[in-house]
Amino acid sequence: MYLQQVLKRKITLKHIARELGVSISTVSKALKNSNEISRDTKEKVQAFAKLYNYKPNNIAISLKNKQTKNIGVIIPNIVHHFFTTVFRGIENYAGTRGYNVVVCVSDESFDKEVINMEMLANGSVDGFIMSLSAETQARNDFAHLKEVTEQGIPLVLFDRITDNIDCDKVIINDKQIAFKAVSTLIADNRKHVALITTDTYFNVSRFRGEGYKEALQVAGILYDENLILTLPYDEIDENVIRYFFQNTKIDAVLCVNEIFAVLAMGIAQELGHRVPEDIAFIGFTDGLLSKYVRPSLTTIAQHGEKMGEMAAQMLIEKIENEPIDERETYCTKVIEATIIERASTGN
Amino acid sequence: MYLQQVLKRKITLKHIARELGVSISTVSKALKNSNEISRDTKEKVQAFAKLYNYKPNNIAISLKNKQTKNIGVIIPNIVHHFFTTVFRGIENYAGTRGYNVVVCVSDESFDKEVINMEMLANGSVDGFIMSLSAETQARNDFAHLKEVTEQGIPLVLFDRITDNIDCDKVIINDKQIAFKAVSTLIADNRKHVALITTDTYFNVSRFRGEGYKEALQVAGILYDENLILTLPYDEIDENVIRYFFQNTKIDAVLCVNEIFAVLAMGIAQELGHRVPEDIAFIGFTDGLLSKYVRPSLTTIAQHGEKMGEMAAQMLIEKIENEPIDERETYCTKVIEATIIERASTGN
DNA sequence: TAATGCGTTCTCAACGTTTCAAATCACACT
DNA sequence: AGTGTGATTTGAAACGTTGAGAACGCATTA
Repeated sequence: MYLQQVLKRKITLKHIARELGVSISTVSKALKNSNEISRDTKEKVQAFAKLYNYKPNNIAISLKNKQTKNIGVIIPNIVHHFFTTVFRGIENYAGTRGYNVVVCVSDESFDKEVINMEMLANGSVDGFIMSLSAETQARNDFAHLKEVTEQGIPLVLFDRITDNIDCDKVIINDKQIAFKAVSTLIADNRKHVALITTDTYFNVSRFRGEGYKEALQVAGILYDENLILTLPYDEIDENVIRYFFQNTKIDAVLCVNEIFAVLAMGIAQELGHRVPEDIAFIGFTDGLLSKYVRPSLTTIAQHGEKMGEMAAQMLIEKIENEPIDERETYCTKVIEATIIERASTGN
Repeated sequence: MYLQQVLKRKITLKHIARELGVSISTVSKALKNSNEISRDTKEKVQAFAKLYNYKPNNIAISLKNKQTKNIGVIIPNIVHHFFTTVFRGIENYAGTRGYNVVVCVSDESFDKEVINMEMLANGSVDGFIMSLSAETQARNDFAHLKEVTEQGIPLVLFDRITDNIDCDKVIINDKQIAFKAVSTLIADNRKHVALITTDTYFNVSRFRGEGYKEALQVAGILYDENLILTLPYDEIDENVIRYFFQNTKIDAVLCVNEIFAVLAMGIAQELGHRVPEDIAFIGFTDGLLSKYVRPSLTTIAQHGEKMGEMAAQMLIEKIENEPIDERETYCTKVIEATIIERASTGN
């Protein structure tokens, strides 16, 4: 038998109204259970709507209400454990508040960030959550953010933030936790604590570096530039790391991310150092790597999911509680990072 | 000086029209450079629009055109390397075609999958790309997918697919590549190749298992149930793995994901086995783990990014080339997985 | 009888855009 | 002056929804 494929095209208020011989607004109100409408009519309309599986058109509602129930998220990279967990937090919280999440990836590029932002700023989303691309931070150009906030569109920055824009922010206590990590290493009787970091235009790297220095200072250990290794963000040359370990006396390392940590730990082991007996390692980001590498890596958990939730909550707050029109007030929330002790430290 | 914060509220065609004393449609046409409009007027309008940074309202355009330029992506989990790479492929390709991506995470839950889908199906997106949640696969209930396709909304399934729904699909050649991997192991003179897998309601696991079996068969090796270890998808008990290695003669292992592989490899090493001399390991998913673990893990790259691109391309194709109204035709694309040889195999 | 009130329904405008069809205008040609 | 032509501009409807206000029928009240 030849089965005609029936396309159940979306049904609208108008269809229902026509079919039932009532006006559109009657249908609209009946479906909202308005008590302007008689019981009879309501039942009739609701039954019909259910039968034909009526669902209101979100776009039309958005146009009418001037709000989309969409949140725009712009992050530098999605294939990255930290961002991914933050995203999960955002998506999760947003869902409970009835918001959808539109994600754009800037790919660490300034231009893409700007394009994505403009694309979404024209009515597609009610607000933004973002973390700055590397290039944006290097350039120090935030005109696109300024433009958005000036239009009254709420913005929440997280992790990679800037002081140049007035908006809500969520960060972790990078400096403090680095301080704590290094202090712990020193307390374990490590004398030569190295730092493996990235170029400092990431302000997070800078803060972590400050924590590192301060811990040395407090412990009365002289800061030694030779104990600092700065690596590019991508394209890492293992030989640089090898050279570093071969020519420097090191008994502990703090790394600003888990890749650096795992890589460095592997190389140190190859060179015959025992972990943690000879060298201890602490990384940032509690991802799969830290957990499954052998020995497992002591790491600083940034609680990305919590960060994402926090950011989403702050954003929705701003979206829904319209401008109290006085001078807008912004705040910066600090998520407390924690150290997860595993096998790469201790003594 | 007290600086009044000026909210540059979005400007519309109506504002421009009123300001310039022309009609709305004139403004609309002038901005589109229509040649119905005089050069004078066009210049005037365009200059004004530029000055006040006019940007058309996407929502209004969506309502008018009945298309949102949004793609809905529903995946089981975002904190997962494979899905993350697929997403990157989607986002990337979609961007080049002027589409935005709305992501929902089903969290392996059937209900969430349904809710997300319904939420987006009411006009928020022009089509869906999705990978089924574990629960959906276990239940074998696809009513929500059916409903969407019956409404004429294009759908592309990837990786975790089902035969019960007619739509475009993108998968990898799971069976073949597993066959190839195991054959390679056998060619390296491995006699006792184990398989570490998940419950088979993931059809991908099933296919991989079939490839495994077939390779044994072709090599004339008897299938031995004792060489199969089935682990739950989460909450893995390391002792189960330890027991497995202690009580079974094994000289090679194929794992259906990289976590299983890394975990198993670590435990095997602890038990005194050398990798790859005594036992070789091959995993699925070319993520950070495989790359950075020591010894680095030979793995099957699923080319998620390519898969995502493919899926996005197929979807946009369907979205833009309206129903040719004959019987709709669907296809299934197969992305070729490849084996990335690293240090955990060889002889 | 006329006024008031209530319950119910309808009309209309609005959100911001596009586009078809119609109107207006300037100008040239009979 | 009348007609035709082409260039330019405008009006109105439409997309699907909401909500304020008008209108209707009917019953109660003054």
